[in-house]
Amino acid sequence: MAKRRRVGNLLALAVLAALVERPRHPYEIAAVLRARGKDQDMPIKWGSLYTVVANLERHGLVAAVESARQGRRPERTVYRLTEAGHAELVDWTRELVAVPEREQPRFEAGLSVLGVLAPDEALDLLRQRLDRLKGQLAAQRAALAGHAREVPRIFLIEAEYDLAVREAEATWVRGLLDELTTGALPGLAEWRAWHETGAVPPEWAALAERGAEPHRDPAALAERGAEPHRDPAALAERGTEPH
Amino acid sequence: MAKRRRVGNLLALAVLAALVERPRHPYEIAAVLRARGKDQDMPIKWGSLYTVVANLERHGLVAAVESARQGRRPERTVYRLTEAGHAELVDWTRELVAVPEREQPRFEAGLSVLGVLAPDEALDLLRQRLDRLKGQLAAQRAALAGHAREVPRIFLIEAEYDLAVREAEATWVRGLLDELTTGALPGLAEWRAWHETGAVPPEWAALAERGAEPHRDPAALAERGAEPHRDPAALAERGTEPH
DNA sequence: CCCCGATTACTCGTAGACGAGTATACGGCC
DNA sequence: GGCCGTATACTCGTCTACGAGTAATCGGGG
Repeated sequence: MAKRRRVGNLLALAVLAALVERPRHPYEIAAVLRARGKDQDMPIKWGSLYTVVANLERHGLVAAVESARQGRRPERTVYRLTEAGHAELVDWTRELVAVPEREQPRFEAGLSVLGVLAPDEALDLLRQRLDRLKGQLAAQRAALAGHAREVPRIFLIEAEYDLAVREAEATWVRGLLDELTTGALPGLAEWRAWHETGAVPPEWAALAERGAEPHRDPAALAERGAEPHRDPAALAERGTEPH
Repeated sequence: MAKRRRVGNLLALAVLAALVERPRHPYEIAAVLRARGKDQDMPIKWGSLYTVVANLERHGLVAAVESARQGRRPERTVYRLTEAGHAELVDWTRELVAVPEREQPRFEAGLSVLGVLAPDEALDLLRQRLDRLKGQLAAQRAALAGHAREVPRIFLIEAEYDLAVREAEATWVRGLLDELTTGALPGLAEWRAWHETGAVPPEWAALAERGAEPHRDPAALAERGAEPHRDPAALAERGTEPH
């Protein structure tokens, strides 16, 4: 699922959406995007914008309407959405809405290498995250309430979604903090011992080598320990999916 | 905040983490990543891997240990983590954990252009999403339970996080579905009317033009309507942040 | 003992992302 | 009416991402 699009950039989606109402030239598209707050999530990258528009044109999803200069400004090319472009926009939207995609949030990447930090530091950093999260959530809630007075809720659903998800994150972090402070989390003792003594706990030694040395190579075995690693190994991560 | 890293790719983080335990050559790094299930989130891209390793070397974060050929395989270069590389790994992890970053989930992008679809279709697609989400969640829960029998929970936190967030998403989607089916969502009637008649509801006309035509250009005004847009305008989106 | 498919280990070329730079025009102020 | 700051509207070149290809080696079957 999720066939790759001729133009796969999400900026392209925004561009297509901006052209539904009427033809525009690239700079105006950027202006509209900015006015609609799109630039908050993805600050507008000029290079990308023009590349994306050019690619959309190459694939027949938009077409140049006119290339007029008024005053004696640099030439502006106005683009309109083609039939195919509209179809692509609709189809893409359908897919984005209907098919949940595994993504890789940056925080998740951070969690997966959390083991390189000492448990106490991890605790401290998670507290910081929670604090910042609270602040952001308050600001977002306020902004949302403000907008809700101006426009119908239907215009605000992505913001509401974002808020809901981030609230869940905050809740989860709070839970993890609890388990870390009370010491209830299984494996915590070993993690701490390991960072204090520098020795990999025997229970974990086997886990760390998973997938290494597919063709058991004597040279590699010999070379091991040549560089004395003064730091405990990263916590191993493993897949979430079966098979 | 979130200064850009010398090597900003998350794959680089995985590479650094894989080198903490001991030096490895790129292909072995890939093997370890695969064994740890990293390839589920981000299928391993060979080109990127070698580029990333080369960049890490260029910036002094990893260093070649030896470049031996055994048997007469193509030459393998073994890399180790440098002092600087370890520092970068730790610092980067700190940042990823402590600083919540605004991201742009693909679903959110989809929601922001949901208006291009008719409300009834949107409803149907959201139901599909919820179904798929339920299936994925069940599979993930099962996999997690399976793993929990083999390794301590501390190795599973990213998976638990992912699960929590996706559960929140499912809940939110369920809520939205409710509001759409009962018709409780403000703006729904206009949205429906607009897709049925093709006419932009008067309450929304002004909103759609936000940010357009900064220098009120007579040519642009004239050109409007030249292309009769047979499709209702996209729902406008606006920022989540104040200021 | 030789062949064949799988595995190992990369290389290279292209397409895309992006930032810094450029050049013009408008409007307000003295 | 001339000057300056800001907004307009891009262009260009570099750096990055990535997939398709390549080539060697290993192990097992006939």
